[in-house]
Amino acid sequence: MKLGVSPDIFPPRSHEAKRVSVVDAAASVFCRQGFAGANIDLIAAEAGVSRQTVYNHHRDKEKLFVAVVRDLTERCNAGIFATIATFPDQPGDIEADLIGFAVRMNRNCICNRDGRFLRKLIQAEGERYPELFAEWREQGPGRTWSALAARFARLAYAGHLSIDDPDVAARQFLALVNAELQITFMLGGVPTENEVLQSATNGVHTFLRAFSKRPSTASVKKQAALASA
Amino acid sequence: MKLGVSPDIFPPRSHEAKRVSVVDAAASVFCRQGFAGANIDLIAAEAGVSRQTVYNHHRDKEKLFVAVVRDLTERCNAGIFATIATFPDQPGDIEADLIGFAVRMNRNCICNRDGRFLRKLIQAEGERYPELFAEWREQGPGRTWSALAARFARLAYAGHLSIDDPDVAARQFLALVNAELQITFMLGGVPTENEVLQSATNGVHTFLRAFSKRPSTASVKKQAALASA
DNA sequence: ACAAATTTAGACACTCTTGTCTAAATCGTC
DNA sequence: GACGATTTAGACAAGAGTGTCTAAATTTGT
Repeated sequence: MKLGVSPDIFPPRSHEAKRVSVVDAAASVFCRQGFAGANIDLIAAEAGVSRQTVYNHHRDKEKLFVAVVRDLTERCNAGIFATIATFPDQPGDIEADLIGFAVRMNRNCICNRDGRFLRKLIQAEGERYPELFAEWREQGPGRTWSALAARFARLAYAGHLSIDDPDVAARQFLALVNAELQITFMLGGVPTENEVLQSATNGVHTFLRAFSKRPSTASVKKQAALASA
Repeated sequence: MKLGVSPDIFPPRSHEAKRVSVVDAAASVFCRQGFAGANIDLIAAEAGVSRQTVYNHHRDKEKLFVAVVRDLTERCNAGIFATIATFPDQPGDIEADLIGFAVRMNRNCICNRDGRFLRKLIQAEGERYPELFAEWREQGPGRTWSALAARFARLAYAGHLSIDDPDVAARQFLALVNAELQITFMLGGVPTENEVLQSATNGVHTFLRAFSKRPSTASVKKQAALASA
């Protein structure tokens, strides 16, 4: 067999494409079997390369693992910030808009392949690579919460919500819209589209019961403070 | 101390005591290293018994693992239901009482040794033992949520809260009071007493903003509509 | 088409782990 | 103190996995 006449196999892939194949396959195997249980032969087989190629690209199992986590972290963060960019700054129907945002967040960042894999690796191996996951913590949740808090602060400032502490509100928003998916996430499952929508709907409903603009001593004081500033 | 002639070592332990030692040590090692990475020699050493004793009590590694999970599940469930029994049915200061309940729940069931270990094992190995963890899901979260929902329903019926769906409210209560501890839990850490209190305080505060008895849902919706207009 | 770089299959040494086995030591109980 | 049950240390076989090495095949760039 000289040319791409390979009967029913995939056509040959470039150097870089193989690197990606290996990291992707490794992510899958590390997630299913854990670091200790992951088998380099299996990773190579799932990536469709020889074992030596795995060792050529990544010196050893540990460096491969680190590459996998960095890769997943980067892609997940990109997805999260792309989704935060769709936050409804000037909502028409604030309830519907926040539900839509929550569903996007779930679908594109938390329930997708990268999100599930990264979460699993953090849970399973987080304690063994403190510096690696500390880095993730700063770049990921840390910045996510800040960015989200800023958006909620803007909504509050524009008079759509009544929020004392935007950072707390941002974390509670995420907790509420995921409240009904926790167990599924814990067991590594993928919630259905309907479950995601249901949880987001219930969560946003409660969030707005707590934070929609309404007369209260706190908000009155805040407005007075803003007015006098 | 009648029999304790052992010079500076712990006194000899009974057959049953060794069984417990082994299961406890196994829980710790399985959590730190994962199932595949766990080493029977290490478990035996941490339990202070010989390796053969481990094999005498539990036929093999897999049966030992199952014994560990069943043990943790049982103890955790006992703790959870004992704590739910302290739910404030006739609250004096409902905010303070719910915060107290949330802190007890966290300290006695979620952050303690058994809770952390069980959570970790579920996350890491849940997919590999579907029937084992399906059992946990029914006996644990399933019954926890029902029991908690019943308590919230009673509070609502007694006029202390305004709740549409007690099941949803129960899940959201747990999500809110844990909102600020998620990342610590994910990385396997133990939040400080202060962090637990802070998260519970913020969570209960928001929960009560959403669910405390107030004029009527209709007027709130009206205000929300006005605010978004 | 040719040269350099990459990939492949396979063999290999080495380490680690599981689970078994044995004989001696220790324990619980009478 | 003596007996049966349990525990212990250690050796052991069998298997699996990592990481290296080599020579041949393939791909890529020019």
